[in-house]
Amino acid sequence: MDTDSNDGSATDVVDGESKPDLVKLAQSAIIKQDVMLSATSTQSPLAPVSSVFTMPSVSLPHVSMASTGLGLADQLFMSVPSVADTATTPSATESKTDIAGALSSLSSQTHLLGQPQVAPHFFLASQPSASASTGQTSHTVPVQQILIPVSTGNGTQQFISIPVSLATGGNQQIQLITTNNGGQFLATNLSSLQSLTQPLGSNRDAHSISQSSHALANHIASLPQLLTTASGGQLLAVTPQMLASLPIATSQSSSSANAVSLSSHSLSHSAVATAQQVLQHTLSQAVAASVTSKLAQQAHITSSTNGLPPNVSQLLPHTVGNSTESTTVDGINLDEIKEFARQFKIRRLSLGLTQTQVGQALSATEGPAYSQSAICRFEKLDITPKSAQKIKPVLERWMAEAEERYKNGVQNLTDFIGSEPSKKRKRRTSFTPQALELLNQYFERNTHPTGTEMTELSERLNYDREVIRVWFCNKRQALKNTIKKLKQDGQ
DNA sequence: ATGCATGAGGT
DNA sequence: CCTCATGCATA
Repeated sequence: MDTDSNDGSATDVVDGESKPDLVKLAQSAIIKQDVMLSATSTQSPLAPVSSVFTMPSVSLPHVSMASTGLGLADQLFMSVPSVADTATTPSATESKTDIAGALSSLSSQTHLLGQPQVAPHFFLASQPSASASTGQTSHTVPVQQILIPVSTGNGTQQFISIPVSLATGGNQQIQLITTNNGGQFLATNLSSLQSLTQPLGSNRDAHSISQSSHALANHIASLPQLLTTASGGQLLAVTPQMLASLPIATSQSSSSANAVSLSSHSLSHSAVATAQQVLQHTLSQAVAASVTSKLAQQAHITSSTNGLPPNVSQLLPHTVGNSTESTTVDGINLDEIKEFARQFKIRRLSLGLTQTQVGQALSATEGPAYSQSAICRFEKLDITPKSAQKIKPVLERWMAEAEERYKNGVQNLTDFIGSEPSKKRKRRTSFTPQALELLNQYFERNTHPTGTEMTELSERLNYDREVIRVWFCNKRQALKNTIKKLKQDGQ
């Protein structure tokens, strides 16, 4: 609170002369060295039609469009149970997304694995004309559907809709994972969407709904896993038929997750195994093909006029971006790493693990360990190609093992040994906004202050000189990242 | 997810 | 002192 320095207005902007250009700075920084990786939408330029379920423009009856303007989800991923859910799991904490409440407000607040984030946008729509959907609903119940925007970008709005009845299976654990434009993953449970149906469409009493949902439990259990490919708006559905054939239906009440993992023992483990693999290789064309039809059966696909599923090949990611001249930096294939990073995230989420958990697990096993931060940065590719390449094999190996154990029903994917506190670290300095302002101003003008200048600054701001020095170091480092991102994005 | 800190290699 | 790769702590 010793804001002794300048009083309010005094924030005197030194602008008069400082007309620093970041651009210039940026350039020099780039030339200097490597380009930082940066993951971002793997947009495929010539993506043919990239429309799975297209819907020119929506006019939802009574649903307020939770228009967030920003990124509509451009990818959709639906998975049945995530490991970390039922009682059996020791660490089923963070990933637990319980948004029943939030969703009901239609403002759809979701959690990004523990942390509040921008929500994906789900809509609830009801079509008075019941008959439409596979005839399952002969009641008077208007068919309600959950609409999930699937793409963004080129003007067209794509949706995938799932009959609510299908989606609301009591406490079935169906998880929806989507990514927004930023590439962030958002997870939510489909079951919680049920709460949405009540207030909205609802001329129906909870009874009949639950009843039908009950009847449909089986179907739910075998709901396909939908995977999206990287390219925006494309949706890939993966449903090993075997999965469907598993007697998951028998699951009593809560643990469908168990049902799956358990069945790996008693029943065809190969089935589960396969499912897993498929998951890993989201690009398996064959599967995709067989699935599309399935999808059509189970989830009614809405489309304003023309509607049908385009040809699967179009949905496949790699068929598309040929133009993607593999970006290579320092002899490192960025695209490959980029792709791996993306897949890694998906796989991690599929196992229901958080970055933290992976980090801990990693430190338990042999070989290099990486922290949550590292994993986060890797997934975001907020690191240099060099380090990415270094980390990749580690994560790759670990993930393979984790998935292996998962298949075998092992829950302890993340057992780890506590580590010693080690040396005490200096407490993180927290700069005052004023200080930051000055520092930033200075930085814009000169990223490399001389020793004297730093001393001066430190005295003026009353911070340790070392702290100031480090600040500049970090600032430079950070700047590089941003620059690289921009460079790569725009590429 | 990020900001500041640390430590290893380099000049 | 710098850059880099990372991690701890935190917003």
